[in-house]
Amino acid sequence: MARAATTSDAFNAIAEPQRREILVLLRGGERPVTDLARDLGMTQPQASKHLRVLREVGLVQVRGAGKQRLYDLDARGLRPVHEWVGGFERFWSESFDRLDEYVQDLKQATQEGPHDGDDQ
Amino acid sequence: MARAATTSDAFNAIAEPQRREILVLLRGGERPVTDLARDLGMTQPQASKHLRVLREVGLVQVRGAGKQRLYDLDARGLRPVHEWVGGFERFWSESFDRLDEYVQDLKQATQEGPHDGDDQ
DNA sequence: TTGACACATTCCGATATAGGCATATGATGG
DNA sequence: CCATCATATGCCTATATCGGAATGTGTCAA
Repeated sequence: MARAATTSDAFNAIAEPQRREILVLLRGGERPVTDLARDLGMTQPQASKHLRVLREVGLVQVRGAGKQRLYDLDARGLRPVHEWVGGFERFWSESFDRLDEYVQDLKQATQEGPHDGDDQ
Repeated sequence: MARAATTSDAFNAIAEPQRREILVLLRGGERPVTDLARDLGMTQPQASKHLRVLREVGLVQVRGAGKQRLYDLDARGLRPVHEWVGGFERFWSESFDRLDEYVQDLKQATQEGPHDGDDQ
């Protein structure tokens, strides 16, 4: 099986950097597709596709305005994400104080060899 | 090109539901792979693979403990995610007050037909 | 109706993913 | 050194992307 469909939820939708950029732009107010595409340096079809995904997970809404279609942010779907991630807040604060972790970092790096095999 | 590698950043790493579950479990303290696999009803290789991704983006740390390898949460990488999503907080709060949006919802649903063609 | 403009969709190819299964690697105890 | 337990990796398949190019659909204006 491949990765969960990108259209499945907000978590997947915002995994895409370009979609995040679109959402950020939309904080400035509703905008037509071509505008977004131009501002983000992508083709119009690309923008349309990303917007479709965002619409399918409910992060944007569309409104027809003559020839254009104005996309508007609907951030409510981001709330659950914020809450989920927020559930870890106390843990990353913790990490700040604990030198522990830093020490273990070093110890491990030493154990596992000079140039860590952490990536790949 | 396919989607950005899952290993690229925290956003992608937490797009996977099972990885989110792993992170949640790890809030209870460090744990060996088999434990996690059992608790989440997945195979050991699956767990190892997910843990690898999480490690590559820095969301967990490993520590050898005899035969076992104890995985521990390192939530610092979630902070940027929390901040990014937090940048939309005022927008989902807004949506609460604005009846606007609700009205437009209805208007659109009416324009676009009785059973919305929003999905697919 | 026709043409122009804005946008959506489809088809294509390349890649990376998740899962299952088998197996390699690593450390421990005897 | 060998057997065993805990984990990591490799290989394979099916699928879901993302990007690009071409084309379809819808709306307006003359």
